[in-house]
Amino acid sequence: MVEVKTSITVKQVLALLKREYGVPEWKPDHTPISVLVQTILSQNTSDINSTRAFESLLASFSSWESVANADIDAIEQAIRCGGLGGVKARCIKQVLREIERKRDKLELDFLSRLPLSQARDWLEQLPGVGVKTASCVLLFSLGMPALPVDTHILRVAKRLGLINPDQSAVKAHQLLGRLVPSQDIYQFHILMIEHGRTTCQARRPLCQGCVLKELCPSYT
DNA sequence: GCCCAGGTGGGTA
DNA sequence: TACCCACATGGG
Repeated sequence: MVEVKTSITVKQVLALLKREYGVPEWKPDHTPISVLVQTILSQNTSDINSTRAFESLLASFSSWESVANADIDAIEQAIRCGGLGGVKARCIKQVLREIERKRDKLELDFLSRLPLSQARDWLEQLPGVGVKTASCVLLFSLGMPALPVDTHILRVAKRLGLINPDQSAVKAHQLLGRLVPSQDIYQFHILMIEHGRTTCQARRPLCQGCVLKELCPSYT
């Protein structure tokens, strides 16, 4: 019963967000490896810092193979500007080496031929790759219906009452993944992030002029 | 000076 | 299972 009620709310949320921010269209403009590294760099990091680190990494190495073979110190040097450099340098190198070991080459396109759950499990066995990072790779580079739930989506979904306030991020992946229809996942993700970054910010518990005001219980 | 940022994994109870 | 913490840098 709850699912029926909240699925209607997801449609309402989507309609209002589309009206406000436009309709995002999915296009596979990055390889899975590229999205994987980019997402690792974005873990618990602002988009300004993670973009800076990713561009610095691209400028420092000619290929992902060269990153895989580089010293951790060299990788750390390249991505230091993004924060968490030591952790992420080790993680990126280990992930790339592990993919090479398992697949003989640095490509992940085979994942699109697996059932979603198997593709997710394969990615989550890589070091430093959790449910959010795996979902980003599957959704953005391969167009598979996996919904990444980051801090913005978690916050907005809780404020809207789509999920309980005490729900963990991991649990939220399961709950929101069931609530949002497969064909809407990409748009839902993009629009919720946009809303969370611009209007429904963590420091602004009551968002003045919020496009979702009519749906948001925290306004009442 | 503090809080937060497109998380994850290890440790502990 | 659920919580707590380290990891690091930069913007608001």
